[in-house]
Amino acid sequence: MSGNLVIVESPAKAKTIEKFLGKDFKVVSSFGHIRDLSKKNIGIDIKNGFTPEYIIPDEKKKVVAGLRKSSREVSTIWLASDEDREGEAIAWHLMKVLDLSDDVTKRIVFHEITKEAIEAAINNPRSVNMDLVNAQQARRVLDRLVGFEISPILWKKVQPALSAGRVQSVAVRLLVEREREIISFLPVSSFRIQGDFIFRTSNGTEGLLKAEASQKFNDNNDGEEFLRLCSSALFRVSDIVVKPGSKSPAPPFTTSTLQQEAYRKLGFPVAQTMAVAQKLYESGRITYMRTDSTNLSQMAINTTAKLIISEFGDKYSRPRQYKTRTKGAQEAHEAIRPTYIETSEVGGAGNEKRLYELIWKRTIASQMSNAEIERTTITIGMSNTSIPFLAHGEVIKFDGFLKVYRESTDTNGENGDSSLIPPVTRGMSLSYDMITATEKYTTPPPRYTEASLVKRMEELGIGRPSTYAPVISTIQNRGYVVKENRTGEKRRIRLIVLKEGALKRSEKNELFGAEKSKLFPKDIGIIVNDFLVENFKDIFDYHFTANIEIQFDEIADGKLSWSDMLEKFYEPFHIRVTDTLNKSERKTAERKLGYDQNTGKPVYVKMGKFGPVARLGDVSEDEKPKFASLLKGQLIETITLDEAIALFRLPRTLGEFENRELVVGTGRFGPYVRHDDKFYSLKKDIDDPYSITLEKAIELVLGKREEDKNKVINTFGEIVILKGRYGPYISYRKNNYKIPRGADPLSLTEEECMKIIEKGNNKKKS
DNA sequence: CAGTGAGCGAGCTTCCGCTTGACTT
Repeated sequence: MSGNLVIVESPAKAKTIEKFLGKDFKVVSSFGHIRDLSKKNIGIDIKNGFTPEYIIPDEKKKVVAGLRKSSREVSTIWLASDEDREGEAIAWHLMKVLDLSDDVTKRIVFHEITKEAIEAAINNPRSVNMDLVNAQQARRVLDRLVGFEISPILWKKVQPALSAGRVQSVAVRLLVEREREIISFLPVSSFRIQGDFIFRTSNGTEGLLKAEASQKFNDNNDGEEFLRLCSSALFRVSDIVVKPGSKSPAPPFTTSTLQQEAYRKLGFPVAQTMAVAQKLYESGRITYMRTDSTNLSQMAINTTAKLIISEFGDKYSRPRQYKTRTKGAQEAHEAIRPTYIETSEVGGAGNEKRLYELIWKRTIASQMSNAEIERTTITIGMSNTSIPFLAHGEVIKFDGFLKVYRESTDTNGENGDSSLIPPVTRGMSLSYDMITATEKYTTPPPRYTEASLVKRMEELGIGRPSTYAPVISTIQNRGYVVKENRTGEKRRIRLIVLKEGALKRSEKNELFGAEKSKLFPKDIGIIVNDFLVENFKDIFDYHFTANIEIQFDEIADGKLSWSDMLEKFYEPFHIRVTDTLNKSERKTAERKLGYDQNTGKPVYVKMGKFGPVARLGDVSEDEKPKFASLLKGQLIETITLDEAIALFRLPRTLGEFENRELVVGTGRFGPYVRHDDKFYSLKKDIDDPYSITLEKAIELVLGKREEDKNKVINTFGEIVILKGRYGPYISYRKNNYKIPRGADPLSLTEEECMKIIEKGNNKKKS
């Protein structure tokens, strides 16, 4: 028998590699891992040295059957899974499952998909590294032990179907702790002094120089006093300092930095970034999108340099290789870059074009020269105080990489990038046009976005490129956190303006605390987090992963036995598990807020069976206590007595309309008006259920009726054909049915509708 | 879809990492 079979992890990779290798090589893919721990009995024989019980998941059976068949047809099998812990384990599982002997099996690795790299790999085969495989098994088993022993505690002590894990629980913890920092943050205000100064050059041209006092003032009296000094001071340019500086480009994209920039520049949620990148990868446009490496292949560096020189000139080219600094990086792949750097644009959907352009620019910029800049600081001295005004300016002397790409930051800086330096000279005297003291409040630390959370996780070494997006989804799906917008609140800020020698005080409104697409912890996330940190402090510590990674590395180096390592971890861990199960009470986070003045009854909030609720009255009394769900955005931790009491004012009857009651309440989908058994949602941010009037409610009912009229395309008794968000559909006895493509909703007959309905019902059953 | 909060109990839920479809909306 002759012939060669190469097995890689990804089918797109298989296709590319097949082109580089000759006819004697068939290249196939394992689609990632082919085996996993059984879900029965935790999938580990704990008493027998943590022996894993591996099974082939149903969705992988077809893949494995195909691989088995192919492997029987050749004489040599090349295991070309990635060069990292997981890849080594995949290679080992393949040997086991396909029953491959050592003498027909060769393990090869390459970090880049180039002909040279692959040929070099083929010429340097090795055997499977069992130490590395064992490090992976330790990782896998530990994650299973943590996840499958702790999650059931949550089902018992908190709520069913919850989950805990080494990675997801720390992600939630980051959000909960940040939220608490924000809750306890006390804004402090100070007065910032900004001045507009007029200068006149020797040839008579006038201009404006904006500057800020080098000191802030704690209260308005101090600020006012300073402005009085300003009103009688002589101003003079006392110093001009010019400092050269340079800016270097950011390294090429990794998964994490791509997610961050795609969020900041294109507004993509991390899952969308990965879906679009996957498309680009599959169509051969970019290299692999799940990577922690900033490395570029030599070929990519060379062709990029060529392109930069021909496009922008020699001065702009500066080839460089970036070191990956990320904790725990395994660098099995290249950085994310265009496959063909010469291609600056691709076809396809708009999002693909935009993401590709981002990747292209970032890659090009990473190989370009630094930008040379000049930072100028102008000091304006005052004759009657030592506190100067300062003006900063930045001039780009050579744009370098900035010609194509500028990295965004999470904070929308208000200090504009570059400002022209006015032509002032040292010693020049100035007069003020206007000087303003403005009250500024300090701001709490920012809430996380999906992308900034990924960044933080990467810094802590928690999670891998392939799991960032899924973890972000999991913590939202479990209800631990929610991504949403918040309208801010208004506050008054004070101003003092000096103009033409006169001081004028005033106030104005400022919006603060508005959030867009930020992650907020929900009550259940807070409760679970507190429970986990209380009972498993060391495991959900931010540094737990980093610490065990050191041990995994020792296993990989053959210095530590993986079962010994697990033994050491498991013994105290399991004792904690049983203790926690035996000891702790159910966790409901109940808080007594005080008493309702009208009824004299106590008011509580807690996590109920169906979510956070407020309770009025004690359970033991003759009367049943009243319950009311908390509103969106309210937390058990922060709700006040007054807010909780307000919840019991709903539902309330507004009056009658068309001889039926109009009731306003709040339900699962927010505030609503009920009339004649029909529900009408209150308009967001316009009406609120506590203050809405009968007139406004009637308006809402009539408005909705009008809207619904426009939605109806046709009706046959109970069958109604409607216009919906996803196109026309049939509504029949409270069920909706999709109209098949091609059918004209206007000309559908009653029989045709019935057919669609029956078909839909059959589908549901099966 | 707009409610629910008595209590019991069977049977289910769950992890992290590696990879893509096959689904429906």
